[in-house]
Amino acid sequence: MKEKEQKILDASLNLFVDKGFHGTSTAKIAENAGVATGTLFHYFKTKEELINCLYLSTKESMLNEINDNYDNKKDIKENLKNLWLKSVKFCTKNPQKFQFILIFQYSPYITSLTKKQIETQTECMIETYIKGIEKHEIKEISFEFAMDYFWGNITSTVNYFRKHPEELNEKTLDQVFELFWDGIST
Amino acid sequence: MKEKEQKILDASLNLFVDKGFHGTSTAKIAENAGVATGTLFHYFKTKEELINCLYLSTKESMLNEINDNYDNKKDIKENLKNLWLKSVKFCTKNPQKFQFILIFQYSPYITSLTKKQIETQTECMIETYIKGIEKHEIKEISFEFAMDYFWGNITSTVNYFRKHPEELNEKTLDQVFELFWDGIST
DNA sequence: TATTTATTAGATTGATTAGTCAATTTATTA
DNA sequence: TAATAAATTGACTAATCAATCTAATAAATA
Repeated sequence: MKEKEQKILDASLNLFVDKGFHGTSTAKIAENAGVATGTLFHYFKTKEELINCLYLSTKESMLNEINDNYDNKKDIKENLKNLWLKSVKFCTKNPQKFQFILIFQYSPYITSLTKKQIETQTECMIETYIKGIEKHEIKEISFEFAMDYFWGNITSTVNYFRKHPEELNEKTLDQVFELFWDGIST
Repeated sequence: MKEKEQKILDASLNLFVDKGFHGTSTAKIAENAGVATGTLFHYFKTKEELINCLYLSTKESMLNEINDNYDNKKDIKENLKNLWLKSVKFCTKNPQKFQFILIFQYSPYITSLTKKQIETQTECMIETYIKGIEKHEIKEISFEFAMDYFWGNITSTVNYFRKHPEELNEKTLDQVFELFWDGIST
């Protein structure tokens, strides 16, 4: 009955975002999931393993959405804009998942998962980056920095829209993307 | 003997960054500070108060350094570059403080301190922003978004240099600032 | 000097925690 | 159907936690 595993993950996401990792007891997670504590530890050996599993599944759901509808025949700016828009939209539509990724990323006590695994990149992004460099349309920066710049921009953009939801419309999104593009383009 | 208070704050900073808020017990803080637990609770009524005090003192030390040597007679780009450089340098020179500000900012269980208080801005930044808008040198965006864009850029820049310390030199800093400037300037 | 006040100590407390375990139910297979 | 395996339960435990309390000491004041 894998549905219980999913219910545990769902309950965890909401509790971790509201109360933090250590502020959320395994007993509370089990209660919210409608499950006994023993069941929780049947599916996840430790609390830490649960947190890591939740991170991986959350990241996966985000990447799946971002990779969707990618068309490598379009030009570089359009491809990048689509990746950027899909990222912003995923994060604003899934505030809990977005917040969880943030707190996980900066959380000091999740050491078991290698930091490498945390880096979020997709084939589409690598392809767009390489083409952008080849055609001299984006600045000559390393892929690693381009990624940090991209996610840093997504984070601050989404954080801004979270504080000012009335600004979230196509026109503002276009403006903010132009700001990002003006930075990274040659 | 206010030195004990400072020792408690110092020990807290290191432990919180290494082990997280809940991963760090008050007993451990007292031990690392060379102080009894009773002393800790003499200076800080609760653990939460200690965390908030540490955040305020950490933020203050950062803002002091950023505001230093500000010269409003220089032109906008130069002023902004100085603010940007001083921010990046403070964060790379004080990785513990930088990391603490990050984990505090995204921490869900610190609710007592209003979110407004968290926003980091200085007189210099407001002045530079206003002049930039007036002279049409920076794009017509709100101050709030400009701030989010600024700190998002600092964060991704410092995170990048943390992973690639060999890249931390004046030339790269100039390049990365140009990327930031190209985004925000008209 | 005598008295009060601030500081420091650490053992103690009651609550909470992650994780266990033996017992029971449900699903699978032979 | 019978036997085995997997899933589920929740009471339980040993450890750990933030915070308290009493007592002792140092500093300030009169």
